Amino acid sequence: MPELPEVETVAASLRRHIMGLPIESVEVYNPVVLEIGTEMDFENLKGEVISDVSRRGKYLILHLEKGRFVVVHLRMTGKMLFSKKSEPLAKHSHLRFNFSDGAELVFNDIRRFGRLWLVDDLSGVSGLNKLALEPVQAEFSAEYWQNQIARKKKSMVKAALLDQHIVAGLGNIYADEVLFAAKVHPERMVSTLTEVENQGLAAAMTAILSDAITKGGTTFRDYVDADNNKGSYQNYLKVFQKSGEPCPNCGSTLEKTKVAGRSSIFCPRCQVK
DNA sequence: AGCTGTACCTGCAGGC
DNA sequence: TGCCTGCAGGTACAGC
Repeated sequence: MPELPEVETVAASLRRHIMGLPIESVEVYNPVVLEIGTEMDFENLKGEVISDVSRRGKYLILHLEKGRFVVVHLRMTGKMLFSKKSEPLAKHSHLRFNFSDGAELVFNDIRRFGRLWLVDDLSGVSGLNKLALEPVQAEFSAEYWQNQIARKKKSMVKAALLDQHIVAGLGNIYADEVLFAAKVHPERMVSTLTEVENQGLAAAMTAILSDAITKGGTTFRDYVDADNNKGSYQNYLKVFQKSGEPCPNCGSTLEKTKVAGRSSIFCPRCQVK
């Protein structure tokens, strides 16, 4: 499940491979993944050059030399797979960029939740245009987090962490890890959080996302980077998907609950309700 | 306006 | 064995 560290890792691997490469052709196999831009608009990218690759929140941004952007959101099972030569098309491949040196970049997504946009301006990408700051940005702070949650008085803290308009980049895996690190129960109402707890949460968001980036993200089931490499942060997870196992801090049995429609794993003793 | 619940989609685990 | 059900989760949106 690609969250900020996974998308950052994909962006880094793509940056190594596709920058400066002219697009020879684009093949669209499943137009349903195109959110903005028609099949023909994407096919007409022939001759364009990808001049940079960046990331904002969980959105991957391919910069075209002439000023347009191809934006990709991998959602749950999306992959961007690079290969130096043309490969037989894998199942669930929805779009392919062929480059003039014979390399290819395939958008593959088992569950077809992932989306692509071809836009002149990033403000045209729904979701991307309303993102909050990311915990890995220099401007992010405990004060920023506190101001953001002041607008979400009736929310549980887990829901706030997952809301990309409050703080950008966290998904279910890292939200659970952040709550455990900050010793805060996922069902706490944000209005009851103390200043110390908010500082702990903000610090944990920055530390955990940064650490996960250096470890190439988390591969729980499907995630791989553009070189088909798995991440390694799954070896460092403390609570995600570990319901019934002992808490790494105190040994109590980790429990599972549902918050904002998402499973949440927590330690009933360490995480204050 | 701000919240909750659901749709989207496929693969897989667990029950019988 | 094989079918059926439920669950996994990021985002948008319907409905309260």
